[in-house]
Amino acid sequence: MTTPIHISGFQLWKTRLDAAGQASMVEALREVAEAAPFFHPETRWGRKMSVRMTSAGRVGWVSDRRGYRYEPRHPVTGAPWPQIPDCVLAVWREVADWPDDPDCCLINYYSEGAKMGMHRDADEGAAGFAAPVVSISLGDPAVFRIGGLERGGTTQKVTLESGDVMVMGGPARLAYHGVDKVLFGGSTLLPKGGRINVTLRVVRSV
DNA sequence: AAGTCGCA
DNA sequence: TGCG
Repeated sequence: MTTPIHISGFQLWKTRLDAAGQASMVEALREVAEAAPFFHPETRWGRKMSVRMTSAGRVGWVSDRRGYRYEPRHPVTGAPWPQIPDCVLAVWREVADWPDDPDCCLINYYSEGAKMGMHRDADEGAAGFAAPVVSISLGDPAVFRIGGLERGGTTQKVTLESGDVMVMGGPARLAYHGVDKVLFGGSTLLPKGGRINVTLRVVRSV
C-alpha cells in the first residue's frame, strides 16, 4: 500500500511490510536482543513497566528512578547498543522524509497483558522534535490510542497489526499516544506470541 | 506518571 | 470505556 491513512496527524500504512519482510525483521531484531537483552524498565517512581525494552543505534531509551533519558550504553550489560538493522533503516528511509538516519531504534516487547499508558515522546531534544517518529508493528495486533498535544484531551483508537508502519510527524510529533491492550494470540509471527513495536527517532539531547 | 485505580 |  503506497497511500497512508491519516488519523489525527499520524500517517498509517497498513501492512507496509509483507510476511517475508516481517519475518526477516523479527530475525534481525532477535539478533539485536542477543547482544542487548530485553530489560524491564522502572518508572521514576520505582514501578515496573509491563513492556520489556531494548534498543539499537547510537543511543537507547532508558527509564529508572532518575527519570527518562537516552543513554549510549545498555543499562544492564554496560555495552554499547548494537547497530540498527539495515531492514529497519530501509523502512525509515522510505517513509520518514528526513535527511538523517535515526539515532535510536527502541524495541518494545508486549507479552500478554502488557500495555502502555498515554505519553509523549519528548526526550529527544528540540532538534529531535523536528524529525518524525517512525513506528513498526510486528506480531499480535494492539489497540493503539491517539490523543492530542495535551494530556486529557479527546482520543481515538486504531488497531495496529503486524507489518503496519506509522509516522508521527509535523504537528502530531508531540501528540499523546499509548497502547490499551494487545490482542494476544492474534498472530503467529512471534514464536511466543505477543507484540513487538519498533520506534525510530532522531535524538539530539545526548 | 512510558502506572494504577476509581469513578461516571 | 474515557477520563481525572
